[in-house]
Amino acid sequence: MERPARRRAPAAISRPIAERRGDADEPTLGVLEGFIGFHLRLAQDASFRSFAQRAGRHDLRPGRFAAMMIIHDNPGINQTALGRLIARDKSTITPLLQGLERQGLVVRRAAANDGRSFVLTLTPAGEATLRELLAQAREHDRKLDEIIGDRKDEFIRLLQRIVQDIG
Amino acid sequence: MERPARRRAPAAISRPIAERRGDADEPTLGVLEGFIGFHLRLAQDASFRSFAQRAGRHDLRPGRFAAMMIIHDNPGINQTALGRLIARDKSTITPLLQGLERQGLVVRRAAANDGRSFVLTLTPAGEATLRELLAQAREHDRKLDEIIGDRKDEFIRLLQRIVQDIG
DNA sequence: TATTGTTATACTCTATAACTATA
DNA sequence: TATAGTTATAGAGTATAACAATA
Repeated sequence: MERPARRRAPAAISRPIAERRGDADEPTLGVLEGFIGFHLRLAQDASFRSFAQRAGRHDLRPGRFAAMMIIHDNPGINQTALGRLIARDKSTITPLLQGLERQGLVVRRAAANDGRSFVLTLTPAGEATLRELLAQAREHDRKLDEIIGDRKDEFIRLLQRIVQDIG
Repeated sequence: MERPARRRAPAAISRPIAERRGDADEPTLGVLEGFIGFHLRLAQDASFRSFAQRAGRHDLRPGRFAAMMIIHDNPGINQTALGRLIARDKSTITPLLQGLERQGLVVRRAAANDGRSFVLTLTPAGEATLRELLAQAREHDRKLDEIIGDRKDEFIRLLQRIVQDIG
């Protein structure tokens, strides 16, 4: 018996899965399966969605939360430095802070020593909101901790190394 | 001598770094430092940027590349199944494929057995382009491999577990 | 009734460039 | 000249909902 003729895929990439498993089978990720970058993307996407869902009720998005957290930890920080910490351009920071200020969570005061920059602090309402958000974020990250298990430190170190070395 | 009075941060979160290290110091990530989700976000962002920069010359974006890769590995797949594999809604797939089709990289034929769906395949030009893109992607991922080292399999397994379990 | 794909629409996130004010 | 911040603008990427065609 002769197998039906099929188009051959270029050997340089990989043979189509259909040749090996039959057309009706589950689709496959193929080569992508071995790509760190691909899995990194999917994992971040899944984590983000889970976080956003939990946070939806509190108008919490990762960017807002991270900004508030950093202002809390670095009272008096300016916008450019904040942007550097979360790897975003200053033009991205402006509307983010405008939103937080409009909601009364953040105050921007003119810096005493530099007429160009603003000094950022959380208002008492901002601190209170941050406490709630942090509780949510901790729940989220506790779930990630459970998934990662006892290799958390190493896992984070690898992620940091990606940030530093991928440039 | 009396230390200057400072606003106390709520004990429930953490003390401002400025209290511990002085206002002039480098800003800190504080609590975020221990959050897997935060580092996941930064790492994916850095990886994405590096990939996009390398790819810019070839009009390669992660989404386009992943779609072509999957069509290559699963010739005859339809749009909905493709969307499932990369975790995107079908309405997101439509314009993506229209772009690839307009460039002559992908063909959509009516499915023989189902009048609703399209059968996706790469054109010869698409296969050729994919080969180039794959070379780029491999370089990118080789860099990630170097960074991650001999724990690659475990690292990918953890990322996959996040996707599966975070829900 | 359920599913495939398209369209209309809208929203979030982001950056570049040009600008003002200050250093 | 360089830096902090704003604004105008534009572009990727994404989803929801309503729809037509088909199963």
